Amino acid sequence: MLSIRQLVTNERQQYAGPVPLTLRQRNRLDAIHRIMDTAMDLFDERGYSDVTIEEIAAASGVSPRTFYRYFGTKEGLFTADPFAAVGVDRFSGQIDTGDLPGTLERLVALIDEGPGASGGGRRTSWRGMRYVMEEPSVRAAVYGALDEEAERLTVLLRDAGESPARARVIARSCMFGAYFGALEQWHLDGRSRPLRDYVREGITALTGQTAGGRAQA
Amino acid sequence: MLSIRQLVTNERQQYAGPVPLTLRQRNRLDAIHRIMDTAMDLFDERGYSDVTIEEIAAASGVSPRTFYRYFGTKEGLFTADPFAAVGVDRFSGQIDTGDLPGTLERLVALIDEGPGASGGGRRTSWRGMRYVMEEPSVRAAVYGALDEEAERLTVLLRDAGESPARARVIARSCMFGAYFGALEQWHLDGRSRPLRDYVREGITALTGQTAGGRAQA
DNA sequence: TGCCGTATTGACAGCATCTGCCAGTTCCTC
DNA sequence: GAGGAACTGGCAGATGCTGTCAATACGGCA
Repeated sequence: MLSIRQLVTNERQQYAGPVPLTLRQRNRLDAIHRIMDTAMDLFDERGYSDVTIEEIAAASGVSPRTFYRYFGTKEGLFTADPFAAVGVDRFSGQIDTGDLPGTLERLVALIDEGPGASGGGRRTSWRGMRYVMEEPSVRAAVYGALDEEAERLTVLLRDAGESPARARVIARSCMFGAYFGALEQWHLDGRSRPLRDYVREGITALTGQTAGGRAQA
Repeated sequence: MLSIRQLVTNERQQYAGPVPLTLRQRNRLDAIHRIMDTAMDLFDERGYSDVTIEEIAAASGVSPRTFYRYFGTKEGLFTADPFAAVGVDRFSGQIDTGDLPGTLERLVALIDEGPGASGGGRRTSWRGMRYVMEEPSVRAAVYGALDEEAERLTVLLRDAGESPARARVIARSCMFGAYFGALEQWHLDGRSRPLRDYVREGITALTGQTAGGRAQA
């Protein structure tokens, strides 16, 4: 069974080329989106913790067992979607150990785009941002997802020549500091200024330099 | 009812001055340490997920209800202790926005000391490190604790003159990157080299400078 | 020392989350 | 169109976690 992340990635890639989904896959993807939308409706209406999975399943027309098969946990509603599936994998060519500010900015920009969403992928995920920020359990789950991405990024940085300790610290600072920290401030400020500005400001805070620099590996 | 963190802080402060604990507080603190030790024994023996709270409680001589009163959750065994209670509160005088590398290093050094453990506080917490690193749910809980500390640190940095975005990114990078990242690499390397070396190496990775500099606010 | 008010604990009931299992159904492939 | 695989739903059950309340142990005071 394809994971939600794989399904979404395939769906997104349809913008760029023909990656056809089977009927089964399309049905499941529809159900997934329906469940997520329904859940957000219920959350907005009565609050996150006062909505049970049983209710979400009933309102979405699936059995509770299916909900768990799809999302694993209640928090999976937030980590299964593109928001957390930042797709660090595509960074390998973007790392320049000689230009850390530039590298960081490019990485975060790529993360922000999501997994291949070049053609205006829907941003349903932003709807759940409120609960990511406000519900500790959801926040913890998202941190777990960021952690996995940071682990992948660590490997890439090591392959690019960084020492293990340096790679680990840079990767975590990128994901939790530059990315999530900027995201949170952006959210707190009412999402008025562009997210990119926050990222850039945060990166310069770390490096003490102005984030210019180009260079492509 | 005093929180575990408050109790431990009081206990630690006995090294510096007379902060007597009542019999009730001592009994509870004993029970807390007994439960934690017993739990680690069981975890080492059969693995984290295969040990139920009921078993921990029975082996520790308390009721399950008491376990929950003490720790809240199973993961609370790891976040209630000094490892996570890093005590960012004492940093206010340590921040120098003109010397970020030095500030970071001092902050992490203070965190590493724990809450007032100047007189050789016990480090029972290191015993649970393995599960912090290996069990996703424990890791997520510790991240939650780090998150709270990062929030406190953000406030301090803002008070010191940093912009909201910069303060947030620096605080998160400090806690998740410089601190936890270094801790993880140190653990992965068998805890041979001093932790401080990893922290210093990671900080220079972020700032691109050698971490020297003094200055006290 | 002995008593009383309060803090703390244990026991019970109950809800929600999450998993294993298996039968029935739908869809893909040949 | 037939066989096989993928998928769903329902059931039972374990575990995590919380509210409640009576019973007990402690601390303060006479």
